[in-house]
Amino acid sequence: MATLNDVAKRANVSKMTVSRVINHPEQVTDELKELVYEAMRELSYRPNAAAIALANNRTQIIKLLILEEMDTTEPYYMFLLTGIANELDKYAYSLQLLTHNNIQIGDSDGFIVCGTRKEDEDFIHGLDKPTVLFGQNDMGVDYIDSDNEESMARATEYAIEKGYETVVYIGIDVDEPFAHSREKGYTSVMRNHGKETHIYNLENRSRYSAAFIRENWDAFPKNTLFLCASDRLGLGVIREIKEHGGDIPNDYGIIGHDGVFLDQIAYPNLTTLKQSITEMGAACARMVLKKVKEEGKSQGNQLFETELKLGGTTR
Amino acid sequence: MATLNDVAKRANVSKMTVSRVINHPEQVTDELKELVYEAMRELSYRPNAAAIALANNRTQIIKLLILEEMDTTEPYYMFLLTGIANELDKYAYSLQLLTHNNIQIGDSDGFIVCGTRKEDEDFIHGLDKPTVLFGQNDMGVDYIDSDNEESMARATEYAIEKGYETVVYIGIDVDEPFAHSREKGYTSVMRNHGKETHIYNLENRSRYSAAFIRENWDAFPKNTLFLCASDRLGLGVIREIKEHGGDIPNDYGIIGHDGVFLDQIAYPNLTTLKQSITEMGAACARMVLKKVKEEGKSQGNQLFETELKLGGTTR
DNA sequence: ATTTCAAGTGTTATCGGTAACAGAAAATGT
DNA sequence: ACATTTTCTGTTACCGATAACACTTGAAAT
Repeated sequence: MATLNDVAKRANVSKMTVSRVINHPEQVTDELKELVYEAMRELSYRPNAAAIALANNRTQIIKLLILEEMDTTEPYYMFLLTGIANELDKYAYSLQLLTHNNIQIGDSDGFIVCGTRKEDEDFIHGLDKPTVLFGQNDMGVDYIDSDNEESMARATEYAIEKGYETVVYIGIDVDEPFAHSREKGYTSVMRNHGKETHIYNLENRSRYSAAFIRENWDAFPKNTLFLCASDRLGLGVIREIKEHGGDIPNDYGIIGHDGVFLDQIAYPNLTTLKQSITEMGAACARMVLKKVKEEGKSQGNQLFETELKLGGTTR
Repeated sequence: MATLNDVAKRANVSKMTVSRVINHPEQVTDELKELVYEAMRELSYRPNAAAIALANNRTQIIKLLILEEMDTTEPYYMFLLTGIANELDKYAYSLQLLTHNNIQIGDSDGFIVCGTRKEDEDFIHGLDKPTVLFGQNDMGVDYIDSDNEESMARATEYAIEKGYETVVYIGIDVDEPFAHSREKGYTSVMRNHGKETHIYNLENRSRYSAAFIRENWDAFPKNTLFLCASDRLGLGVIREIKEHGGDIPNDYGIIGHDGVFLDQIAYPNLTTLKQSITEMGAACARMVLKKVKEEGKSQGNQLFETELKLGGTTR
């Protein structure tokens, strides 16, 4: 591996000039910059993360904390991780993954945290390094998330547009901002159309949404669409409607949310609001690195649009 | 953060002695060792990974390469990752994640590779650092995997024991060692019992196994168990049997393989062979670190038992 | 023409460890 | 008792980068 020194010799300058080209290019004349860039290219120079870390009193490590129990979650973390990891790579940063049962936090330059619940607030505020949350929150911590409200609003509009007379919302029964936002997206569009809202909140497992449909089957007229706050809930709904011989998508429609994996497992494939998880991961990484560089300065929030991915569960 | 120097001063010895206590304790008298240990405890000393890396010409980074397309795979990578990450953490190592579309490999001390196929052989052998594969292979590279053959053998025994007259094997249609091992586990037990084998290999997607059941529905007598090489295939089988009004688990049984997530999504819950993914991840990490320390010395293979996790799809 | 200053580049010390060598003390041999 | 080894600990240089400071040089100011 070529070092700064190698590049410096090749370009006939000092190490310091090369370092400056990398970190403070405005302090170097264009002429030298060109020489240095060329030398770097020729030697395919890659900075040594350990040396950077040592010199800067940093670690070049970002920790990802996953506070949720993973076997109860959708598998989207993998995509998130990919997004984060690829982005960190570009800046010679690497990742450490911590799960709820392994939080003996060593050293790092910053944190990305996901799966937070209200009760984690103290813990989050106790973190002594720049922190970014993946997931909407009202603890005043910078975050990245899908635009939950807009997303559900769009889906509701779509359902109405497609002529479903009744739109039932099946939410996730947790007192968290993301859940409220999704519900709000549904409610406001229904209200705009002068339609009655039907809201039910369940634990996020397909067996509960299936049970819910079973127990209330008679209450649902034909031409109803079930707007579910997760694909997992959507899956249970599909299953139970099929059990009753209901016609999907003509008499009953289903729209899920997440679009990571389960929507493809469903049959018919679930119409869903697909989140750009990998891009959001990259955004988390960029934000936390920016925050590290700016010594913890708040970066605000960033919302990503979802994509309405059509499957066989809507007309 | 306390440094080696701080510890040294506190214990009234030189940095070098402290370093020796950590890396070559046999070279230091017990008396001094005690002093140093005490100082380390008092200052709650944690070594600086960057400094170690720099001094040893290492990176303290292990790269995880995922060669598979992730949106077509089971979500178990997350568990694997957790296992790897937690283990690496203990030795001040961190992880970098590379996916097929991001293989511009920077520097690292070793590799863990998963999702390899036969055609990746050259690529794997081109890796210039200690490498461990997650997944059985016959390229002569050290690996960790479930004991696929024993696993399927046990499931086959179980099916027969439970009185299913016919046991049909639905495998994954790829020419890879893991697939052959699973099939072999099935075949040998069937042969031992003097039973006829029924083997079909399909692409690993639920829609294909569903289609397969549909097209051959009349060929399957009651009292048949479908032994599937993945839960994903199992899911399709369940779906289609229900579509035909078949009685699960009395007339038809299904056993899947993996036990990560999809088995819980299925209804009824799929009986499956649950892999210890997280422990295997930790084993990968341990093996690659050992290999790094021993300068690439081969470490052999390590097979993990699966657990037969009973669900509602078998008697 | 001389001083003043800013811009651009180089030199030195440093981050926190480790290996190689050096030196002192204790153990062994004669 | 003295030379020789062995055992243990300390000193020095170095890993690859960066910040702080020092030094040129040419342009602007007087």
